[in-house]
Amino acid sequence: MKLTDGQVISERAQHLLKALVGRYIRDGQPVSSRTLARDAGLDLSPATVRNVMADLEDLGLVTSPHTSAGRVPTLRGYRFFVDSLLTVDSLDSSEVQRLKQQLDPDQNTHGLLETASTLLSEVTQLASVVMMPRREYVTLRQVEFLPLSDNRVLVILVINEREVQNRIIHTERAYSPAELQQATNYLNAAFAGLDLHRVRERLLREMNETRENMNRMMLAAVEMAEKVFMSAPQNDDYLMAGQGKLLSVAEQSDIDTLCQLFEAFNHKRDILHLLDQCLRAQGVQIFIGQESGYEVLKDFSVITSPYAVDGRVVGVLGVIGPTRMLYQRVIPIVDVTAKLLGAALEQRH
Amino acid sequence: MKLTDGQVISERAQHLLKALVGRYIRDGQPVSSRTLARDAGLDLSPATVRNVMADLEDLGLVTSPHTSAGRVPTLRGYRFFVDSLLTVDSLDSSEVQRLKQQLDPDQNTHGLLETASTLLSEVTQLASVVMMPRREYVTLRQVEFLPLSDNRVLVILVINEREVQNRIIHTERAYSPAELQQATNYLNAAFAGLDLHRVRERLLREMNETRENMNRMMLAAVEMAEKVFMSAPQNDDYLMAGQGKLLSVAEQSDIDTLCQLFEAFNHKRDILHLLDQCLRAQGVQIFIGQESGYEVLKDFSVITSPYAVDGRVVGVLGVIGPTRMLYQRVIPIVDVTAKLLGAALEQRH
DNA sequence: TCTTAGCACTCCCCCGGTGAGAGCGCTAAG
DNA sequence: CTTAGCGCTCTCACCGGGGGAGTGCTAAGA
Repeated sequence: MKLTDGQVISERAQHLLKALVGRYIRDGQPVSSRTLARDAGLDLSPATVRNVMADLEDLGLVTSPHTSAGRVPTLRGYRFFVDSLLTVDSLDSSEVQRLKQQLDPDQNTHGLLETASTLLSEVTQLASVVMMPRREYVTLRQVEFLPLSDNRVLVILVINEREVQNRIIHTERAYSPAELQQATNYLNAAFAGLDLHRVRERLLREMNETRENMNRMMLAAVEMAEKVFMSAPQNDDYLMAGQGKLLSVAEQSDIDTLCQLFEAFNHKRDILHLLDQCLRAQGVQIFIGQESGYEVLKDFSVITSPYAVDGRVVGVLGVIGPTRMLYQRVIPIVDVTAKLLGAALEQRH
Repeated sequence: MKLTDGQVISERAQHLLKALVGRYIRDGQPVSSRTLARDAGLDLSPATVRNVMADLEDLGLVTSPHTSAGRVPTLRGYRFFVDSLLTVDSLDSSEVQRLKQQLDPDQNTHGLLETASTLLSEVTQLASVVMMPRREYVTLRQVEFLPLSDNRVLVILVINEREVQNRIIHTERAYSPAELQQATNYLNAAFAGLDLHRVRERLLREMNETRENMNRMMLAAVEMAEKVFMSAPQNDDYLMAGQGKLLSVAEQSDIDTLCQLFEAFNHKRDILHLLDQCLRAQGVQIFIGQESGYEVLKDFSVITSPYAVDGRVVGVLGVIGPTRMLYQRVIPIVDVTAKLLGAALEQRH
């Protein structure tokens, strides 16, 4: 077995490293050679273990906080652990069933994502994030206009077969219900089934030709639809759950670290950026400590997985927890949840 | 000036208590007689202040953590402070304007509540809660059915003039678009403008008479509408923002207290119960420490205000923060935000 | 009678020292 | 190559003392 830089690492050393990481994840304290010797089940003396540890330390896989303390995995140690040593427990099928059951596809998207998020944080006992799904191809299914007072119109759009969105637009003059009905009929007849881009194009063209007043409003409606679905706000958002879980594992000292992290959760920007990157990757991604590149996540690990509908990745979900988390358990949970969420979204086509 | 139990408290003692609470809120440390003498601007010697403090301690308004420490307000001290001593700064009108501007009434309810929540936590630098508004009188404005695959129908309801809700219902058999259109037309013609209860009654009656199959579905739709708007889920929920703010003020030791609080935020039950109580009260309510009756809120204060639409209270919002919060600032903010939120919701009639 | 200076007392907190214990590295023998 | 033994280092918990902040009390002054 080789490390990334070509260094070799013996079978036994790997076994010990695995035991060490496991143990450290369990109790969060430096692991002594004695406990490790007992733990590993290799029938070695502490002295031998110490020798191996010295080697691992040279390779940069473990360190000791001070001369007479046990060893602690380094970032690199964790990395090697998850890359080469980890044996992920595949999830109990009853557990999968339970998750699947909870992710009832017959609720609106927001609710579905919310349950996914709470489930994820409940099951992993970590903080969870679920990105809103992007909707790259938006086809209009139905439009509805409802007049309100003061030149305002409530626009209801049904898109992508079952997503409903509504917003209020201001118009230059008051439209009568009959006019609105006419616009509705026209739009539904002419454009249902088309994607929004095309709808817009055609509307613009027609407006230039006929200069019809009414079309202004329809255009406004379509523009609004575009704004809602295509541009920034679309997957510029995510849900979170179980932030409090991070508190319970936090050591005394790093409350200010945690405080910064919570701020980051509020501002959303950094977190979103990270999630965005994961959109491009496929399968579970693991960021350990500063690997994510964000200062606030220095002492945390992030495990993400994209979720897909009809084979197309539409979003990302994941968990955030301390570096010493139960990777072998969390990884399959994130993986399965992503798949189940994708499936639930898919079922609704 | 009398206390609740009839004890009198001199003008000077009040002034000193006010100064003490103010000072303690500022720096969170026991206030010594010397600093208080300087702070109060009464030109008294520390010794005199000490005498007064002894009296206040007898009255249970202050304590000292140990013999040679300064004084700290007790729960009762805080209570007296907010009841009788507090002079609330009325909010700067430009600040009010800024809040008003942010609470754009032309977004959906959820978005409006969300901005209210973030605003509240931003401005107060505390955690904020905003309860979902209850909708006691639900009038149907428009119904729309859209067929999906597998005997499922997407139901869109416009109620109360501008609230849009959608859900999927399962039907016993597949309905054709024409049938659904017919149902839509019928429902809209017959029931638009009626409240849901009446709609339901009439539908039931008709169904008994005609045994018409179609009505089954309509009834299901109305039932779903009732479920969405009338029963448990309706104001069984709230939004939060700025939980992280609580971290920054937390002293080292009480992270587990905070942890429990975060758990409570997740479970929602206790918090909701508290908010529910505030629905019945009118105007700003203040719970100091254990006054709220919830163990998890022992070390926190809660300031709430109901918000009303057309003179009818529909929800509650508020903030949660450390007992030593800037009451004179937070109280008017909560008050104004509640009024502005109510106004914003009102504008949309 | 109220205020205040003075004084003794209490308690916290910081500091340095100390001793026990954990755990390592090294060495030398098996 | 493994391991027992040994010395070494570092942490941590404990202890005792000194400084300091701030109080309560008392007695004198306004």
